[in-house]
Amino acid sequence: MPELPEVETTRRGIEQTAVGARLVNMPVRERRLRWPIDSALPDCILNHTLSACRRRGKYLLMEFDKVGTTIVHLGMSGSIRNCAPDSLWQAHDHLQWEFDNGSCLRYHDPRRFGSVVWHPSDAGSVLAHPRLAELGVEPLSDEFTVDHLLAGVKGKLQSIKQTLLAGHIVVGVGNIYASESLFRARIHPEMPAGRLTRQQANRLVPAIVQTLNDALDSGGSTLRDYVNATGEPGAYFVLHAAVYEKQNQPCKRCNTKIKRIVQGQRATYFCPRCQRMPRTN
DNA sequence: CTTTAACCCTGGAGGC
DNA sequence: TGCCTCCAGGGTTAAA
Repeated sequence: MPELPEVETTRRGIEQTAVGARLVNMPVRERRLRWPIDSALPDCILNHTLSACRRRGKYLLMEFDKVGTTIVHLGMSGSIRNCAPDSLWQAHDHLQWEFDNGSCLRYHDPRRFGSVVWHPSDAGSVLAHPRLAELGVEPLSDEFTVDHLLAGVKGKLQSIKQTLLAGHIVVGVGNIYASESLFRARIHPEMPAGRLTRQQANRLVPAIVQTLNDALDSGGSTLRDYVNATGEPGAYFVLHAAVYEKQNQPCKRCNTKIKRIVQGQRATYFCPRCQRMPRTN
């Protein structure tokens, strides 16, 4: 569910509702996430002000004045919603942050692949944290250029799809976006990344940027209040998907049947006619 | 160094 | 109805 646009929408929601407010309570009902939540975390940040909520890739960085940053990941099934502090706890609601302005953020994650990790400011820059240090550039920043992409894929034998997914060159290209972006750029997902031509890179960079921006825009219109949402989020992008989960359906460009393959235990969707394999000369 | 695959966990869908 | 298998948008880790 949470890909970069959902994470960014969540970040904006937190920014609007809780940044500038002081944390007054932080009940944790389930510590067993991807990594166990530090039982000392609430005491570290209680009575401190949430000074900023930033995003790095799919990580949310909640900065508490002076003391440090909680690094939050939503995993595969996580979400953060605004709710009344005393509202009924549903199954898989694991913790909440309660602020002195009355806002309350509740973390919900059925699969518990997400994480809430504490990084005290005396441990140095949060960007040097092992989880963040190896991440590629932000796709919606001016660091994401054709030259950066070409330098990153140089010599790589791994497929372009798995290379994008790995996040070491550019972050935020999840499994859906990888298929959608490669379709837009008309690049075969199994093509070795190192064989990407400049012409293909010239198509791929804007394809990724546009795919993410489209999702963010539709998220902005239908999920403007993602953090406040009571309904079911997450389906908005799939509605616009050209290839994702469209196997055996006609390609919208050429009517050829969309194919589903598996790469690195993840599904990939593509049009075998629009997205040709490179010549193997 | 690179790449692969097992694994963390729950829930929903579909077959029988 | 139940029971089984497979699948899921992410990321880490050990092993080859």
